[in-house]
Amino acid sequence: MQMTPMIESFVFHFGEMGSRWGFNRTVGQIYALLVVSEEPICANDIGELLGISRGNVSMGLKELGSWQLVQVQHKAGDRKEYYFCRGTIWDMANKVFEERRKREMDPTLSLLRDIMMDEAGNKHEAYAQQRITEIHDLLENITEWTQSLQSLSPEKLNTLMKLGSGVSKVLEFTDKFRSKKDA
Amino acid sequence: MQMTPMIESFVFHFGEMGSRWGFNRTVGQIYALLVVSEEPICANDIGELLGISRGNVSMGLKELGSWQLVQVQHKAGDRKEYYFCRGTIWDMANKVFEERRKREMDPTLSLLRDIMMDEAGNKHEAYAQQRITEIHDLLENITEWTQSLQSLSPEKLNTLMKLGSGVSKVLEFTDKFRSKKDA
DNA sequence: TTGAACTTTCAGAAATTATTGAAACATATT
DNA sequence: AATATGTTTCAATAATTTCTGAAAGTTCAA
Repeated sequence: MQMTPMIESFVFHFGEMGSRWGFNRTVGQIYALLVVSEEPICANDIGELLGISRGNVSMGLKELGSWQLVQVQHKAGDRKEYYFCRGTIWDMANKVFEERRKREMDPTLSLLRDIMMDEAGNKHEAYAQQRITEIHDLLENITEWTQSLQSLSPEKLNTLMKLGSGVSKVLEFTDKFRSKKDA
Repeated sequence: MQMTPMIESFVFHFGEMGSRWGFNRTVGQIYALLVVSEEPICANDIGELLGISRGNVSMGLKELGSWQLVQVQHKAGDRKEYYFCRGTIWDMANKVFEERRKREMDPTLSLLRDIMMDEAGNKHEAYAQQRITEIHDLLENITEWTQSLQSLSPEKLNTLMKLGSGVSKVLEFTDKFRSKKDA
């Protein structure tokens, strides 16, 4: 593995985007590096290629490991651990979604639920509670929906995505079908 | 508007989550405050209620304004500007998605496209380019899809979300319908 | 059991990001 | 034109996050 300008720009960009996507720069860089590398790479080489400290590499790999995005391999007669990124691109996307849900949705949903259980003390609180309930319901819907989408096969998801806003037509059709059956 | 414990916990939580959702603490707090307030609030009061500086309030409101999430109102015989949060909860969710797309997807897609245009210099680069193309295609699909979903009416979106993974059944059905028509 | 080869941890340093508050700016009123 | 009432900007400061590197930990072969 050598850092050509092409690979560098990809890796560094992924590092920069990392913070927007919910992981730090180092994690982003390491992940990007492993994605484009055909060969597993050892922690030392990762640090060298990226110009970061050994400790930082270790922490980054630990995090990626906890997300099950990298795997370790051993080579005969070598005690080093060689890292590579496992799984398809869908796996990665799924992990990113899942992690974000954990950090962005779950704590909020939990708090909103608590607030909804409270007794409103006055008019203002009653209004606030109503708006909070709206937010809660929306977030819960989105969460459940994305979760159910994640359980679909990549093929199904692809079909669905290709459909785009055409899904609207399918829905109308379903509506008609349903009301006919009910009648 | 008074800060009861209920409202405080909501507002402060929204502030904490802000950084995860792509805005800073102050922006999150101001937005949360305005969401649960029936009455428009002036900048001074916002600063006082949240315990933050006047300058910080101004910057937060500016950002929320640029996202078209808050609006200004004037009261007769009063030169202060009163802020309130306009739009439904869907509008907010849409804005959040849009902003995130701009910051998280667009720059990456643009870089990936550039890389895809490059000529691979060797075997490694060819492999890297292939993986990068996979990522690009996935991100582009997701981006286009979420965009088309955003153009649907809240009602349609709700139907779709209620369907959950049941959408899978509808797809199968549509497939059959299509192949019959083609035959 | 020792030591070589490697990994992990974590306190302090560096870098980044958010916040304050005083000065500049804007606008309506007298 | 002077003043009163508001808003915005931005340099300095504070808070937070990330990174380093030396020390501690782990594992294995001899």
